[in-house]
Amino acid sequence: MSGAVRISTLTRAMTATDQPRRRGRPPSGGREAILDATLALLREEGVAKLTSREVAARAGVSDASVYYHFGDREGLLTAAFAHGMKPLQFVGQPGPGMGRREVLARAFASLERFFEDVLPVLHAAQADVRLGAALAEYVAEHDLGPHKGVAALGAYIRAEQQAGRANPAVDADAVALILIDAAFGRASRRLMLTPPARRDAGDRLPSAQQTLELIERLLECGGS
Amino acid sequence: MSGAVRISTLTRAMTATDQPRRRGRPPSGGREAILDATLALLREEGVAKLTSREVAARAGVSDASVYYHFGDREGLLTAAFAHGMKPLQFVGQPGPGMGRREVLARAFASLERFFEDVLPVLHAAQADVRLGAALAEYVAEHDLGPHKGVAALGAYIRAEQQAGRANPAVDADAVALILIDAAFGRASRRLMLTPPARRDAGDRLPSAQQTLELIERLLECGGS
DNA sequence: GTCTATAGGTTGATAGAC
DNA sequence: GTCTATCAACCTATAGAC
Repeated sequence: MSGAVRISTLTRAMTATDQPRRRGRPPSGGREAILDATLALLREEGVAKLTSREVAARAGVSDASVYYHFGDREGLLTAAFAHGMKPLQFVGQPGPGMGRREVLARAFASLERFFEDVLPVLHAAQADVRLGAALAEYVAEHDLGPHKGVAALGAYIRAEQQAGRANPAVDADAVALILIDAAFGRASRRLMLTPPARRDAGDRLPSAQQTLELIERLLECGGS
Repeated sequence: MSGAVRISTLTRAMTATDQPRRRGRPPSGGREAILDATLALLREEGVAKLTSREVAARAGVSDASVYYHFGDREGLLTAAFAHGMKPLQFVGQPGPGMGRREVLARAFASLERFFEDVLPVLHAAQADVRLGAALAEYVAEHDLGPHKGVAALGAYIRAEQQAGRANPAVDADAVALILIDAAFGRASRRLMLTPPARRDAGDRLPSAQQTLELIERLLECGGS
């Protein structure tokens, strides 16, 4: 549902860390500590417990420091959004000899993990329409929406089609979106619907493997 | 289809209000008004703005009334959860002569609408781990999770398979879950990532139609 | 940049009359 | 059941010293 994709489709393995080389004096760490504390609180306690005091205590600073750095609560939250929305990183680049099944499985795992990371931030923004609008604006502004994820995965699938390894009749982007939404759904259920201790092994949902199986079937069907 | 599959089973899939038939005198409407106001505020402003005063003002009662009925804020929220999780209603039952494509399209539309209704409530609960746990517990307790939805849609698909109209090799429940997650994803994006006014028509995601097209292809492939 | 101290406002919750 | 009045707690934000 968001995350710039740096899948660099097949070619180069990622080596550059791309630190945007800070210009001015190096930070003393207070600001970073506050942002980290904010995200930790968001993930562990929820946005309701996110007060300047709690954040400050967790970051080991005074709460006045929070206002010095971010002006007000909304400033803190929006800064935390930016800080928490790390670009989606796919675990391991698809090597030339790696099978499609494994590529898709890794992509799926990466997506699921990514969403579990980012969802608490998205949820926090939903607590206030103002914040929600700010986050949506930020996502659009920085092009962090799912478009790029769909495009990257879709490109991979299109390459498979052009290589004659996948049915060329299916809409590659649509397949990509199905995969992304499946991962998003799994992450959402995990975060929102996991009760304190209820493991009725009886009524389990289809697994990620079963979902990937379907995707695979979709691509194979009529192809080869 | 070996007995028209009653998708209406899905009707009470993810929710159930289970009004326990009030015993005493009928309520004067205050309680209901408070719950409606709570849900309206949750959807329009977010949980951050949900104070006893705001709720009371909107419901046209005093804020002491809120505490009289629900004890405390958490009581109000949990009551609102139950009140807001109306049973999923599929628009139109699948008539005997209705094509599969239309059945699935209607189911998809119903799911999307249902999620748009319920998501604000789910999001509100995520603002506080305590509330989140309470909601998850409630969902589990009343068996409102996606299991039943998957089961109902899966049953429909299995009937199609047994009637020889769908590839019997695909996992019916897994297909059902893909459909549900696609609807969930669309609803989530709509609610969370819709910026105030940004309509780059250039980078649109695949449509629901395209997704349904894939599902259809998945079922047809190798079948019939 | 970071602290202490505090002003000023809002909120959850209760008391008690009707 | 619903109201008015009120309190204690908490929170955002600022002032000013270091």
